[in-house]
This record gives sequence, structure tokens and C-alpha cells, in this order.
Amino acid sequence: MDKKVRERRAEAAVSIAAVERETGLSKDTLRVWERRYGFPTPARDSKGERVYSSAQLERLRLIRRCMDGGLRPGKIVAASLTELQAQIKKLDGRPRLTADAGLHNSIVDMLKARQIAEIRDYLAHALMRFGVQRFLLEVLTPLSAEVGRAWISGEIEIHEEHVYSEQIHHLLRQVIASASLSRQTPRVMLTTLPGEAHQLGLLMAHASLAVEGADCLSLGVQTPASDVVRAASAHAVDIVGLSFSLACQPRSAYAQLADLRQRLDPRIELWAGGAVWERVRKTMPGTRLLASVSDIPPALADWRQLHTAQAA
Amino acid sequence: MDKKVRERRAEAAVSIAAVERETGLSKDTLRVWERRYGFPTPARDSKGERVYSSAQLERLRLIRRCMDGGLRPGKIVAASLTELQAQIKKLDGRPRLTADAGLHNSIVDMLKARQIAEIRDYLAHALMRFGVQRFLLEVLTPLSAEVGRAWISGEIEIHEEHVYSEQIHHLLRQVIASASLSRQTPRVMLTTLPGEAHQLGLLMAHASLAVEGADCLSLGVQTPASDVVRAASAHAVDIVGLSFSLACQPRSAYAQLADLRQRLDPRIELWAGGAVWERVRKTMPGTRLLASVSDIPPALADWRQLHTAQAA
DNA sequence: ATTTCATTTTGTCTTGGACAAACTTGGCAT
DNA sequence: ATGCCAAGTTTGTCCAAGACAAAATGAAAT
Repeated sequence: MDKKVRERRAEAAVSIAAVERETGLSKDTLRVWERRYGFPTPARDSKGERVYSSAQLERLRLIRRCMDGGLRPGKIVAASLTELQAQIKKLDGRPRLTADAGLHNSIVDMLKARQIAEIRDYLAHALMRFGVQRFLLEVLTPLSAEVGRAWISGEIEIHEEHVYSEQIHHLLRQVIASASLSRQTPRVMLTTLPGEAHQLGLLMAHASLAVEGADCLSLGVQTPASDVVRAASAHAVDIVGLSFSLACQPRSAYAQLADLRQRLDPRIELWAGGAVWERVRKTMPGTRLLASVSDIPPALADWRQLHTAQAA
Repeated sequence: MDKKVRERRAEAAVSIAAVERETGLSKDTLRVWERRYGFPTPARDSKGERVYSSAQLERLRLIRRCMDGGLRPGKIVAASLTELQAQIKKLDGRPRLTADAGLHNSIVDMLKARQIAEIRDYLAHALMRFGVQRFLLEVLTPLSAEVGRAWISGEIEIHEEHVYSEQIHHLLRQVIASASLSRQTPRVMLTTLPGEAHQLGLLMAHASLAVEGADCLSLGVQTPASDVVRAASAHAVDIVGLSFSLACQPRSAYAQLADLRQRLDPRIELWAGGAVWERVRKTMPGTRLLASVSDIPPALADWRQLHTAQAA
């Protein structure tokens, strides 16, 4: 690290509340780590309150990154800086999920070079070339995985990932706006349950459904289960679509889903999207698990076949 | 309040973490209120942990609203439901900035009647009629306040508020997409700090700045302060714009802002938007507090005047 | 290979005490 | 009346150390 930068950072002293904001680790967690693992052990001010050094903050950020990469606190909280960096490197070395590696590297490079206009143009071009469904499946899915990987490995900073998300978000909203038609069938209500703040999965599903001619109603993120039930009945929808990110726990996600299924009007179908479902074997009656955006069009076709058959 | 809504809300029982999320009151605050004012006194589960009833949650929301209006906890935490409602009425009685009061009632009615297409059309029409700036100030601001009020008073359910937010969100994204031009001045970076999940304020600011010809770069919500500092330097922006909602604590918001100002390159201006600043007396050198969207165009004009003068 | 059970690990919740920053109030001078 | 300063009150955040269940892990059995 640049010596000047290190010195500048060492000046600041931060409170436990500031560390919570910066790292996303709760005050309770920080205190209990101190007790259990002996890190971080901040200095104390005249009030006896914790004062964290910038070095400690930096190390906590690194620990946080390792945990986002799947490592557990017990293994890494007490680890030294060099050990942490070694762990990060190991995470980086994991196989890439994508077929066309060149393309994604170039997006990561563009992010690093702050070429935002180029990113926007590139995405818009790919969308026009492949069409919405293929764009979602073959471009956006691997691209997002790659950007996520680049962040965990420290190649890019979190604000660069934010910039990427914003561009995608913007593009998908435009797709949805131009693809939406009213009075289509089926009527689909889209949302996520509390605790799931990721919008991108929801938007991808929305875009996919909209271009396939479904009548979508989005509630945004984090709708409590009881409100999902009421809203579904109130708006007389045919299907409730829920988005789950990889970050959620398969078991708790499954439990939440089962609870919702039980409370929801049995005539309303429940679809759950997200890569988590790849890791879940169990199926649930009256519930459809969609592990990928590519599962959406067939699911819609099934629904239509079933419902035209009934009408005839 | 609508009786049916109140009954439905009474079903659920919530943990202290859920109350913190819903009301924005910290766990520490909730516990200390219980000790000092005797409210709320939640039931306990088998673990001995607090279980809040929906009635308590609702009363806490009313208390929160009174506090946002400037009242102090000592006066209102122990107050009865009717007293609280009387206080809110007093606060609501203040003059409004809106051109057409009947308009907002009709939006709440449309939400209740599930006339989503009508809402969309109505908003699109108002946007075309008034133009972006007047639309933001005279339509969207009072409308959002009215929808928020309707939710707290129990006239509408949370999913109806979500539907409203989604429509606005969609519309503003379109405005931004069509108003954005690259290579404009000044370059403005937009985001919110951790803990502030509300996007609407940010989007309104973005739309306003975009139509005024600023070159905007949004990072979405919840960017840690250190990343704001790094991103601002990396993208060489002239201004960092932060959005704060009423839901945030004025004190902690001010402290976070001061901390950021101190760490940010002094050549970069810091603008903070949100109605919270109406209640803050203090100003901060090098920081501009914008209590309303109507403050954005003059602030931009000031910046341009200053910077063309320097160039000349 | 998958399920089941026991054993760690880990985050969140608990109590009651403490303190300083922010706000209010009363007194005094302009 | 209006402005300003000091004393008093209110209020949010922090602390310690203990407790417990949900999640993750590893071992054993189907």
C-alpha cells in the first residue's frame, strides 16, 4: 500500500457505530468477536467507549469480503492480514462460471477504467443483438456473476459494482416499460420477501415475463408475507412470483415459501425464482421452482396450455 | 382508521428487530423507552424475548410520525392513541405546497380501487402538463406525503403503497433516461449512505438534475462513506449529492454528513437533500443543505455562476 | 449417495447502569 | 420585546457478561 495513504488512514479514529455502517457488521457482532476471537481490540476513549483504528477497520473490511466469499468467522477473524489476503487469492482462483470469458473481463476492465458510457452502449447493443431472453440468460447472468466475483477478489471496489448495478437496473426498467402491455394473461404479481433487498433478480424476471406477454404488477422488494397474500387476492392475480438471491439461506427460503404457499389462495400459483433452487431437491405441491431465467418462458407456456385447455 | 385493515394488522406478532426495521427506532431506544415511559411493554416469548403486538407497532409508527413533525418523545411516547392522532392532525393542518388538493385524495382512492393503469396515465399526463420540475415539486412531493399519511393512518395497506412507489420509480427512470446527456457540467455523483434504503428521493434529485443538464452518476442506495470518498475522486465529480429521508435520525444524519465532509476532497462540493434538513438549524461549511427539490435548480445555477466566473 | 443425528459455531437478545450531546428554561442585559 | 448565556432536563447510544436457538459441520447409518 502507498505509504502516504496508509498514514492518512491511520489518523482517523472511528466509533463502533461508524464501523457498523462501514462494514455492515452489527455492534453486537463486533463486541462478541472481541470476546471470542480477540479481534478487533479497539482502544478506549475517556468515556470507556471503543475507538477503532483505521487499520482495524481495513482488516474488518477484508474479513467481511472473505465471509461474503463463503468463509466462516471462526477461521478468519483471528487470522493475520497476510493470511486474509491469501484466502482472498484462493477465492479468486475458483473456476469461472462463464463460457465467453473475454467479454466479461472487458466489462470489469471498463468498470475499472470508469468507461460508463461504453458500458451502457455495450449493454444496449447486446440487448438489441440477442433479444431480451438471450440477453438475460447469456449476457446478464454470467456478467453479474463475474462482477460479483471481481468484487470478492478485490479486483474492483464496491462502488464500481454499484455503478454496474445501476446501469443494469436502468436498462431493465426501460425494457420493462417498452414491453409492458395491459390486459394480457396471465396476471403475475412480483416481489421479494423481507430480508431480500436485491432488486436485480426481480427486474430480470419482470423483463422476461413482460416480453413474453404477461401482465406484471411489481410491488418492489421486501413485502411481508401477509401483505403478499392480501395483495394477491386484492389484485386477482393468477401467479405470484418471488425472487430469491444466492445470498439467502436455502432452508429458511424454503420454509418461508412453504409458509406462504399454505396461506395463499390455492387457485393462485406460486413461482419462486433464483439460483438457490439449484441446491434444493425437494419440490412443493402448487409451487414452481425456477432456478434460471430460462425456466420462465416454458413455465409460462405450461400455464397457458393448461388454462386454454380448461377454457375449451 | 379502516376497521378491516386494523383487524388484519392485529394478527401478526413481531420481534424487536422487525420493529426496528419498520419504525426506524433502534433496539436500544425501544428498550429504554420501555424503562422510562412504560411504553411499549411487549409480551415475551418462551425465550424471554420481546414480542410486539401490531397495535403497539402501529402506535410506534404514529409516535415516529409525531417526532418527525418535531415533537419530543417525553411528551408523546406515553400518550394515548387518540392524543397522538390529535397531534398528527395539528401537524397535518399546516399549509401545503400543492396546487390541487382534491388530486391527492383521488390517487389514494385509485390505489384502493386497484386502478393501476389509471394511476400511470394520470401521472404521465401530469408530467407532460407541468414539466419535470413542477411535476416533482407540485405533484410528486405532496402526493407522496399523502400516500405516506394514508398508510400510517391505516387507509391503505403497505402493498398499495408499494404499488404507488413502483409506478413513480418507473416513471422517474424514464424521465432520467430521456433527459440524460453526457459530457455536461457539473458532474454529480448521487447515492445514499448506509441505513438509508429509500430510493425515491434519490431518483427525484436525479431527475431534477438531469433535466437541468447536469451529468449524473448514480451509485444506487447505501454506499459506505469511505466508498463515496473513493468513488468521488475516481470519477472526478464536481459534486456529491446525498439523499436523506424523513425516516433517518437527524442527529446521526448530521454526524455522518460532517464525517463525510471532512474526508472528502475539499474541492468537491457536498449537497445533502431531504426534508430532514428543515429541522436542522446548523449549517456546515462546504456543505449545502437542500430541504426541497425546488432548491436544486438555484443551487445548480449558483455552482455554474461561480465556476464560469472562475474560468473567465 | 443420501438422510439422520449430535456437536460446534455464531448472531442476536437480555438486563440495568452510565454518560454526554441536545434541547429547554429561566435570568439578565440590551 | 429581543438576544444571549448558564443551569437543568431530556434523550439516544454505549457498556458488560450471560443466555439461547438457528445454522453449519462432521460422523454415522441407511
